[in-house]
Amino acid sequence: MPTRAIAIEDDEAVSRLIAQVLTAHGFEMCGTAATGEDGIALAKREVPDVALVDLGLPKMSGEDVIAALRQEVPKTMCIALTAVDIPARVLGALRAGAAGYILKPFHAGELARAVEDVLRGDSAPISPRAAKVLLAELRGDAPDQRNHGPALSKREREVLELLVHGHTYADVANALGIAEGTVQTYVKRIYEKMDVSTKAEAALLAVARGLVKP
Amino acid sequence: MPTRAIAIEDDEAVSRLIAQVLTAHGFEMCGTAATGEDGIALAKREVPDVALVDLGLPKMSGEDVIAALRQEVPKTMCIALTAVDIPARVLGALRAGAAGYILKPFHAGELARAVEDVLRGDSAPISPRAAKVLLAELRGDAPDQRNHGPALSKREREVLELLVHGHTYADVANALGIAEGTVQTYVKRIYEKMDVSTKAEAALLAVARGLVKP
DNA sequence: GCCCGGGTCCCCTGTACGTGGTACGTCGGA
DNA sequence: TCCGACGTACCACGTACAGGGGACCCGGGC
Repeated sequence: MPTRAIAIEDDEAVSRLIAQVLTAHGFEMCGTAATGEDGIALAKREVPDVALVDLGLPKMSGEDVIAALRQEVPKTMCIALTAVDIPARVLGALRAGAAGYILKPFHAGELARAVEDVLRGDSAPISPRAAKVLLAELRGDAPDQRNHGPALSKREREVLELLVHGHTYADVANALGIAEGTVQTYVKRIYEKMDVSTKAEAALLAVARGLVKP
Repeated sequence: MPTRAIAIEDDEAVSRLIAQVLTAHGFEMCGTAATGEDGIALAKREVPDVALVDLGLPKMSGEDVIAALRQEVPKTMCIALTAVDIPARVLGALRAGAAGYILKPFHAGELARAVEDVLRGDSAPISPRAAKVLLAELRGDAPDQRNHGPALSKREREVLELLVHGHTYADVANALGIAEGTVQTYVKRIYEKMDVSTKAEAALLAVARGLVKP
């Protein structure tokens, strides 16, 4: 059985292009729709393997369409298509359940490759620009990591990591195989460098700067 | 001034390949290193625009190398290279500050494209398999942030807010117009509800749950 | 009415913590 | 070559903290 696909895209030219590319790559197009409502109805009727969803649809937003598809036909993998890479859009689509996110204009091979990727299931096609948004989100979109006082040494970071997770000086000393007095030395230096004076403050600053994972 | 790059990679064949590809694409290779320590030293000496870092280095882990590079030479963009796509590895590298993540084996064009992408700064090259991990993280971590144990009362949240910002019990008592002993009662209950036993742990959990802003 | 649970208040004790010192070997940069 | 930064190590003091009590008031349900 060939892989079955649908496209939900209001621009007929793009829609035809998608159909062309996919059929050329051995997929079976079992329909296209120009609106979200039609697309959802189409998907429920055909239950395709993959749905290409334009995010710039009239009326219903692409995110809502994807969310609906995930609910109604969970076996259908959704790939978001869009000409813009507004962060909120990207995140919204991915959170809604898109398995991939590709930006227009795309190469013919790129599209076919993306479909194959999501079907194989072990990879997610994400355009580099969308990936940047993802990364920013993952890191808590803190762009000002740099130039915050002197850098901590590797050893100091190790101590800090253990400290902020609630371990006592004795615990840290044990874990690192050093004396408790030595731990105190590190703590003093860490506090100086970070310009704090308690474990709680250090913990806050450490997560804010991404030095430790919460 | 041409774009300057270094490679930190223990496999000499791969290292040479990288150098070949990048020089062919007009980049200037200003050194390669086979170990993390050497790589960091090299980076501090040369301060390149981009560093290709293998995650499978002997001794020092690639994540640590990337983290060190981000700290020591923040202007150098790091791209992680790896043959495996273990989720923890991917996330670790990206959290450590990698601007891109590409899987070996890679096409020549892929590598050059990746370097250009990170330098342009508006996009992040992420291999499809790595992207899948990212997506899972984004969707998997989001749901279980809230509803952890009993909710804190308004008063308890006030105390917590002040506490995690490094204020002492006395400070909190003063700020809220209550006795220090009372503050201790709140702290005890907060610890019970949050299932922690130190200020540092409470601070971590509080930011993780969005109860306080770092 | 009664008690019960949540929020508020306070004290006490032992421990962990923050901070001030001092010291020595090593490694890399000036 | 020497100096500085780092990692290691120790002591001592005063205070903040963690965890154990006991107690009050209020609102709701048996």
